[in-house]
Amino acid sequence: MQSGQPIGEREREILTAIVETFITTGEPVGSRTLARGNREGLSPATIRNVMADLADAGFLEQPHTSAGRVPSTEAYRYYVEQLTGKAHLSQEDESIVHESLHGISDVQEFMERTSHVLSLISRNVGVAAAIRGPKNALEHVYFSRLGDQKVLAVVVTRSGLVRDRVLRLDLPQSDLDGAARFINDNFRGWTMEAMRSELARRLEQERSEYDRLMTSVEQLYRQGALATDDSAQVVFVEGAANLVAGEQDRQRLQELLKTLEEKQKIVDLLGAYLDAKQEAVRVVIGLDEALPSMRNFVLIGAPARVGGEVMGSLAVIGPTRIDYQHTMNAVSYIARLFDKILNESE
Amino acid sequence: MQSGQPIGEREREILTAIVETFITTGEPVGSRTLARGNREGLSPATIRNVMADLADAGFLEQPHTSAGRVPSTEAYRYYVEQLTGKAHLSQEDESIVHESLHGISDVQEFMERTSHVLSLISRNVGVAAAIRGPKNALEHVYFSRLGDQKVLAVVVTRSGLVRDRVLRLDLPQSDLDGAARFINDNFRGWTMEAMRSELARRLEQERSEYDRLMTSVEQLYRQGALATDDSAQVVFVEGAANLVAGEQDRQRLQELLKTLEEKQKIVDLLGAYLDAKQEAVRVVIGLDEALPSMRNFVLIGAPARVGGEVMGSLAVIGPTRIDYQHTMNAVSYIARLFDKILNESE
DNA sequence: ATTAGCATTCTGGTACTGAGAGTGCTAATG
DNA sequence: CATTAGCACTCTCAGTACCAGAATGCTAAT
Repeated sequence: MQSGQPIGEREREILTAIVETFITTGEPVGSRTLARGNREGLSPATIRNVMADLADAGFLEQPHTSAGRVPSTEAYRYYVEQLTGKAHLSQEDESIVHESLHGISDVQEFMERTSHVLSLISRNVGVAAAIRGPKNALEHVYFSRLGDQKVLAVVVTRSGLVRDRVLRLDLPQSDLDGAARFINDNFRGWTMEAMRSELARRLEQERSEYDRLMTSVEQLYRQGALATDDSAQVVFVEGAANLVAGEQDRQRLQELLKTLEEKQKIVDLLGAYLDAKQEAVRVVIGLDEALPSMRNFVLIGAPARVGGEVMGSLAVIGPTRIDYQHTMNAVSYIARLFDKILNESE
Repeated sequence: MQSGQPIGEREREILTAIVETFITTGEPVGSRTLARGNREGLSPATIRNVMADLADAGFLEQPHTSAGRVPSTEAYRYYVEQLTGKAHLSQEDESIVHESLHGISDVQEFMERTSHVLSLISRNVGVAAAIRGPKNALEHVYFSRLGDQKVLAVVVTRSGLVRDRVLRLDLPQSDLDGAARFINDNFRGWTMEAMRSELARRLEQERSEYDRLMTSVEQLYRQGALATDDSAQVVFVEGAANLVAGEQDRQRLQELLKTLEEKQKIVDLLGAYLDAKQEAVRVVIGLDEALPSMRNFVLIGAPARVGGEVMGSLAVIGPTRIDYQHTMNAVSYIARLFDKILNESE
């Protein structure tokens, strides 16, 4: 169970070989097949011995006595760790990416296409989310009377994300304009969070005085015109259909798809595992801690930055039996591209 | 193959019974099972005769010689036609609906939740789309300078739908304000279509004269600030996971899911089969004409109106083996609710 | 016009078998 | 002493055979 001493060179090589052939074939791998593909002619018997050791160390599992071995979660972790960060994206993949993403300057649009591109080139589930949380800086707000009792509130953040809502509220346009001007003048550049709390403070303070302006502002505030809830998070999940081929158990497949439809859970997942500080691609093996239905699934993701500031996250979700190097390359490539494309126009 | 004379009472009853038991059991239905559930004690033999006739008329199919009969596409059409429009939604379903939709005044939000609710109570795929086409009336536009070379364009239509894009454009805010004022003053209330063509005409006409205002407008127009393409249609598709249980063939399941991910196809589907004129719920049986992957699937949908004006469409997509009455009730109920909820606040 | 009876057809599940692949252990080997 | 050959044993998987069960279609009886 415990890994004990750091495994030696021979073990390392064999473990890697096992993981790789299992990833490509999907079948439990036996000593004979392994011996065949092995450059230094080790006999099956030797390999068997090594495999037994690896099994003891908790890196391999056996579906049943006379089957080959299957890599454990630990094995994948180890495998990924010793992966050289080499290799670029294939020419073909690169052109797919560029074709899809070229000339975009809209974060949201970028995310939408990215999720699609990621699902395409990884043949798994592509995920892309833009942060629209309380940390965003306010650019400005618009309010507009729509009908008799409806007001459209549009909040634009500095990063170019737009959040619009229709509120049930009856205020004349002039009041709305006043309120918008007040907020824009006072709070442009503030984080949504800071803006909200400062606003709340002021409203509290001046609540006794009658003031037409502040009353309008208060009503808008109350109705959630400035809400920063992530209920409407911008998250795109694509390629769920790709899981059909990989998952045998229908019950599990259904749960999986259901989970992917719950956008909030995906947002949480990204939030839990991808932190702003990390530089490069992160591989999380074993998502079942966060999402029970995602046993045997991994997340390969990276933060999406523009000039140092985190704007969201990109990721691929797939079974443990995924092409790690390729997927990592893809994610990292697109993450860099994100910075480049959205930066050049600032 | 051809239906010939309108089938008689006895045939009708038996056909209905076959369709209903097949819908609930999913197994080909045989004469014996049918005879058992039959109130007027008809013997299996008699039923067999009738079934043979129905098969000749093209209403029934036989998977193989010694299996029961399965309803054909024609049979479902006939079945749905003779369905009495009776029956309300169950108490339980009604409360699910109300819980989810109460107090919403935002069309987009309504559509999002509706697709979810429909998928929940139909246990199939729920679809809801808001029209954002060229027919929409313009409410107003905003332009806002974001960075050095970026402009945020927000177009609001009368129905409260918002379309925002970030453009790569370098204009000072004052020019943007001028352009916005120009468009709002001249085109408020026009359809997007009319506005675009009139604008194009004017730009053409005045192209020779140097005019700072019109130059800004032209640039914005060129960059697609006022685009009405339906590439960014607002369509929500939920409950795809529900199909896993129903579809045995994995190959087909995968195609199905893939199709549902292509939102454009879904928009087209709704456009092709749900027209603005129809009053109530429409049931389309056999979607394979439009979408080959949707063989054996049906669409149960209705237009979503507010005070007579069509704002979008609601639908459920599911296998032919679906609970028609129940689903029709649900769709129709929510369509009416849509009108009621969004109307009351106008 | 119905229905009972019956030979016939087809599926689906169970049981059995043998080939194939893999393991673990022991003894031989360089 | 590390490696390997040999071997007995285990387990899966594909193929086959077989039988029960369900339906059918037809003919003859009611």
